[in-house]
Amino acid sequence: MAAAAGVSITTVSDALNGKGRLPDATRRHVREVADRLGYRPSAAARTLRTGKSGLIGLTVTTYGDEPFTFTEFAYFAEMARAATSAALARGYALVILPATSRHDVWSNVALDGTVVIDPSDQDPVVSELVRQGLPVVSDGRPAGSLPVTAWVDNDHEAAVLGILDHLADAGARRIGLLTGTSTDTYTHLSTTAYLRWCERVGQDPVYESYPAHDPCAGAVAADRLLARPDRPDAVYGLFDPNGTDLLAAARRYGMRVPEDLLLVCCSESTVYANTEPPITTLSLKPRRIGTAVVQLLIDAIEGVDSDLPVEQVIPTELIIRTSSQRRPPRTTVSPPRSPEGK
Amino acid sequence: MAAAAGVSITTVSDALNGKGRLPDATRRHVREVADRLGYRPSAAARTLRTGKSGLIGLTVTTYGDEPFTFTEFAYFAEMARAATSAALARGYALVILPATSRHDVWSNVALDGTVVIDPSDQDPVVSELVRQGLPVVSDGRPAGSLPVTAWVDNDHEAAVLGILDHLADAGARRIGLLTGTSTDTYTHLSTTAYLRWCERVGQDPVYESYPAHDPCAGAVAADRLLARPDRPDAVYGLFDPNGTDLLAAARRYGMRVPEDLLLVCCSESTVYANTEPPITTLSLKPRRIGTAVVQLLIDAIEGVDSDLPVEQVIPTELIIRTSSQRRPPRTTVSPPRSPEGK
DNA sequence: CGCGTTGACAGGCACGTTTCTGCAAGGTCA
DNA sequence: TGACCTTGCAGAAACGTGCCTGTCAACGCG
Repeated sequence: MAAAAGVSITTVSDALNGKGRLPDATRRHVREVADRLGYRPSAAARTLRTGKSGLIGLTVTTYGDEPFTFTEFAYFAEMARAATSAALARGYALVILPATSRHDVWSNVALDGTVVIDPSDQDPVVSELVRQGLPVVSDGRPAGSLPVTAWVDNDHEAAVLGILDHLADAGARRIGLLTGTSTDTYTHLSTTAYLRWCERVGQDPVYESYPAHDPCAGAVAADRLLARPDRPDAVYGLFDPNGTDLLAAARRYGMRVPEDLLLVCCSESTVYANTEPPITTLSLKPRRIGTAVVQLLIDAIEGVDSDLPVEQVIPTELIIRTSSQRRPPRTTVSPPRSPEGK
Repeated sequence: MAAAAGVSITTVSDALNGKGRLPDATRRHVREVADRLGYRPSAAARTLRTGKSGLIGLTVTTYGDEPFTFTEFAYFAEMARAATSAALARGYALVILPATSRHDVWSNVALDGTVVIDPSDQDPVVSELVRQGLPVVSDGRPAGSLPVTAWVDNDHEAAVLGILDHLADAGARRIGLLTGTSTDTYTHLSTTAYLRWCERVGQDPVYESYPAHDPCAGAVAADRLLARPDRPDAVYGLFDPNGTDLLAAARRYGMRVPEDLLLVCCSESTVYANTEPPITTLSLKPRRIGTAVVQLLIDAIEGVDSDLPVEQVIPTELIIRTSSQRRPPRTTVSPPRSPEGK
């Protein structure tokens, strides 16, 4: 390449990177020759020399040998989408790396930093990364004393309390919860918030748990919840498919929604705008989380003394639809789906 | 590191990579010291030396400035999940790279090969990659004469014809199509297959198109389709949300499903197992496609003279539910969701 | 005319591997 | 006892950048 342009390697490097003091004529000449030859500087060599690869790890939890769980599809897809976009805008690319990934793969890719989704307490991957001096930003408040560089999360407790109040306002007497058996922070915080709310208002807790990563178990758990002797007249489901699951269970027991059963579930899916009836959902705003996580990470990588807090709480959004309102605004003809959630 | 173990650089390399002729004692010693120091060989240096990075690009189309479109969520998520898993099993990691990505990002990451999803005709990114001598495997039959190394696709024509026959068998007299305005291969092949089928059986085509990347347009198009004077008595929707969209539209016009309207849509979502009524869906088997694409790509990277064909057609699966059967198997109490689609 | 200054490049080292070659010590065998 | 092979390792050359230093000519200036 240098030979083809009749200049030295230094001149090529300077010309392409806009450094050094070269006349514009030389710069143009070098770039022209580079274009003609289809020359691309070696990313590996650049990484070796500069110590920066422009790559960010996106660590997802695994269930079985597959990355990320089925129920988190929509959330993860949106979050990853926003994260990819945000990273790209700043010149970085994302590498998907499952948490239980083989050691050789992890050490075989040069990362500038990593985003971890819902790290478990004392996550060995995170400790290893931190020990290497890499910045780590987590989606979800890190459990225990995990030494992450920064984190972003929703205020899950406030969200659950808000939903329970909303349901109580709509006339619910006994609110049930469909929750998970796993010990991640989201499930844990949401469930304890529910239990505390029950204690405060003097209601006996009515809840069923199931392994959230099993796509079939949700329907069974929804059925169990409505089959109980102390059947609730309102239910909040923590996971994405709970809406359709609970709706189907309600139909099986002849319960009308929202007349006999008020329904809310946590979901990023737009299908709930068009179900019969439309279901009120809680959005965790994965787009904002994905963007925020990446911004914090890149700031840390580039040593920007960001004036943003290293702990960011993203507000949730309750999208109120017919299923949680005792007097639905329109019962006859509803207009085509309104443009919500972008 | 070499100094710490009291041996030469060569010995360290050989010991860690299992090469050279070293006694087991030396190997163990070197590995022990490496563990103690937390030493990790530099991925950048290895890549520079060997020319292999262990990274595979996953190119997704973009709409606006966000990677992959909303309607393809479930398909993409499943496909990416399987691809990630398959790549990892062979020691590779995936890098998400949107097609319209900035040039500097593309050239800044050392890829061993790339998976492209639905490349457009004369895709500049693909041409560039092929020119660099990188293997490129596409998900979706490449349009035009795109010089990909291999490709994997469904037989979309056969799938559409199968669905139309299925609907006709169920008693449909006039089958409508909900399709897209974009020019990608999937939309194009499916639509022409529909038109050819109509011609063959002597039915006037009844279809509506909409920009599939717009999450709101689908509901409007579904409404348009059922508002036509030549209203169809069965509809196939090409995109994931069409099922709920069409169901909602049918309710607005007082049509019962499946009595007045038979419904099928192409989707990977399990929500259609629990809608009222459950909707027949066509699965494109993204898991199998994602796995196949990665296997073919890694075979090409590693120079394996694979005896697999470089063109693979993955069969689709029609999951028949109530919405496309004139006599639904059970109309009263249905059991909790059956475990389908894994 | 000598001297400092500036522009325009070339030389060369370092990044951390992998790998080829080299080389000494020790053993085998005629 | 030398020729020859095996074992166990060390030396050194790349890989392609980025960057620091060096060189040489031109130029302004007192």
